[in-house]
Amino acid sequence: MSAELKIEQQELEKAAFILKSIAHPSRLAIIKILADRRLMAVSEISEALNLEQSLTSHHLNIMKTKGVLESTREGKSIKYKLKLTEVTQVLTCIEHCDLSRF
Amino acid sequence: MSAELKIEQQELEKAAFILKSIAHPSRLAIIKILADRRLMAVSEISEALNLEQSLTSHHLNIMKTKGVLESTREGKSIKYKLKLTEVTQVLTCIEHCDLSRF
DNA sequence: TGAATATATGAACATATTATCATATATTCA
DNA sequence: TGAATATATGATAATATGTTCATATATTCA
Repeated sequence: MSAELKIEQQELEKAAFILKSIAHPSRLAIIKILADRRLMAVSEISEALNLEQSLTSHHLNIMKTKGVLESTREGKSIKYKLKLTEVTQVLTCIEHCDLSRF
Repeated sequence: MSAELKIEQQELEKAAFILKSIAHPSRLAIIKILADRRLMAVSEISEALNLEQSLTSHHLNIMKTKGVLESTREGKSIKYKLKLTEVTQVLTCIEHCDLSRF
């Protein structure tokens, strides 16, 4: 296998890695709401999406760990925002698909 | 929960469904090669990607079942092509991310 | 300091995904 | 027809993912 192919393989693995990290309804919802509101506390996200606190935290952590989100503490709360903002384009792109066939 | 929110929830589920169906290095590779070559037999894909016959077939079937690919028989072989061509945009989009941070 | 609030963590479980292997099915052509 | 070729399928095992629950940690403020 050529070096070029190996690099391409790596890129595909990275792309799949990112896609996997967002390919969940709740995580897409988080991305969507953060695209709108920019910076939100865990509790705000949790309430807005009607997701349990712990589960919200787990989902946020998955995306933070994978580089999609970042967080900063602000007093008692921890605020999350998009880091890999390009993911919103993925969402837009998918939403433009004709989803009616599914 | 409002009807609007429920529909939104459904859309997110569909989006996640599509993303999950392509979020795998081999499946992204298949999409990429089909975007180039348009129509390929299972054996051609299998050889080009150096993927075992059965595994290739499984991956193709996953994407076919989910509406991403379609297939037609041509003599002894079965040719696959993209059906949900929008997925190539997702790939392009992700490739434009700065993947170096991963 | 300690109670209240906000978030994270870890274990445990259920479920889903991936890969492999053996085998079945469909097609061609001698 | 039957051998060769191409693809699909199903079982299985290994691994990964999603969810829940209980609890830990960090911060504020009275």
